[in-house]
Amino acid sequence: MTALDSALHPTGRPAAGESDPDRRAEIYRSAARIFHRKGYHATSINDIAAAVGLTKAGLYYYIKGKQDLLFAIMSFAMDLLDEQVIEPARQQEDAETRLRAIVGSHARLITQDSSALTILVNELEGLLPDDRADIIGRQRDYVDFIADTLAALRDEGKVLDLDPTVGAFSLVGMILWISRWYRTDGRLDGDQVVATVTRMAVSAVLNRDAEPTEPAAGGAESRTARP
Amino acid sequence: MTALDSALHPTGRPAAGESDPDRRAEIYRSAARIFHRKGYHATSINDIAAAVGLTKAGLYYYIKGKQDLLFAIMSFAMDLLDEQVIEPARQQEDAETRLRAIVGSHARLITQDSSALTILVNELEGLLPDDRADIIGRQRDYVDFIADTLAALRDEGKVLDLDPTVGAFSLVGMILWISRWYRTDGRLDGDQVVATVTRMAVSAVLNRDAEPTEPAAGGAESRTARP
DNA sequence: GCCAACCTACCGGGCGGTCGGTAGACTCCG
DNA sequence: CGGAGTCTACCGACCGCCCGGTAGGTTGGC
Repeated sequence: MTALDSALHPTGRPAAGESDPDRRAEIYRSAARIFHRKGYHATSINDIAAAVGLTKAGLYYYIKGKQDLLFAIMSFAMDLLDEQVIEPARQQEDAETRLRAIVGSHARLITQDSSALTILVNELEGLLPDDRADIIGRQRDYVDFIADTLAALRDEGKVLDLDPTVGAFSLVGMILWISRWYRTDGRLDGDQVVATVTRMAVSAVLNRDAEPTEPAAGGAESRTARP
Repeated sequence: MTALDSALHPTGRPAAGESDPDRRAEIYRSAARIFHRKGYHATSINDIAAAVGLTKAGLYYYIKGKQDLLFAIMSFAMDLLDEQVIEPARQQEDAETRLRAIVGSHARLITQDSSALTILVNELEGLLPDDRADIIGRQRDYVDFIADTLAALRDEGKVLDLDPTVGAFSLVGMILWISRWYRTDGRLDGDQVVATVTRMAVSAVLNRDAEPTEPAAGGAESRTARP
């Protein structure tokens, strides 16, 4: 249980005798934004303090240290991914629907606010070894979840014959990359981007002749470059 | 190698009686590897110096500064992309063949040695504004090149109706992400990964009823067998 | 009076970068 | 052939700066 949990989730307990949770939330949000823009190592504690109108010492009333701050942000992002992407998708029994749910909700999360989600993947090396192991483990679970979905699709004969792990990583790369080029104030609408990326992701793994029609006999055409 | 030479002399000055180019190349290669592993800001000049068996002062005989070193590495990576990916692909008149060439050669480059190519996209904020503008401009050209190829495919009716820019960025994301998960000593073979990613990329944008025909032993494709 | 919510002032340390050297190979001149 | 000069390739010591972090207050609302 991190401070960020209680700070950013108003459903949490009131934290008796603790510091103002609203102020904490503001600090974590600010820090996430600055880490996202400048990178963890290039951001100083002073930068964050100034951004929330405090001195460095004043900021330390709320945080334990720079690395704890980073870990809290990344844990929060991972929680967000769990509850907004993974859990809802788990409800879907049909593998293709599940895949669409994963890609769509993850992409939407990134177009809405990318800072925490992006830090999650870009600043791993800034963590202490134990914390890093924790985050990497959770990320690994996520990729496995996607890979399992692709494996299920393959068993249904709906997916091109590809390694599920490679497929999962590739889709994740496509999604995460959105935060690098998508601008809220740009030419493209967020929903439109989400829809396009989802369509590309699904199209990337689904077999061509697997649409509403019954899948024909296996890959007479699907070349497998097996050495 | 011409690209390496230009990387070694970023200022472009004649450099008549200059320092040993082999030693310089070794330093740049080492620096790229360390920047890749630890990140630019987390890497100290001392780290690099120690890695090549020099003191910090000794290292400064070869480099002008930390930021120049970064820019030199990124310029070299961009040159590599130009001559190994963009130029060969430009020779392909058929849009689909061109797309396959781009994705395949770029992915192959990353599986072979990802350090410089990865720094190119992850450490932009470490550059001076002018240098950053230079690199970003060249990257923008690359994305536009892919987007133009997708637009050409759409005009041929071979591509799903999607925004070429979104398509180009998504494909790039898929390719670049390889460097985050692919390990040379891992379970997967490099050529196999390249083939899978290429297939997914093409499948992501091509219309279902367009036949993917790849000549088995096509010499037109710039496929140089690596030992 | 007490405690949450800050502040000023400071610390040790590591950073990027510089300075003044110098060992050794090589060259030039007498 | 010798010694003086030159140049490459480095090193030890140092500089000023800013970093993350802390000690010890002060203030204002309850």
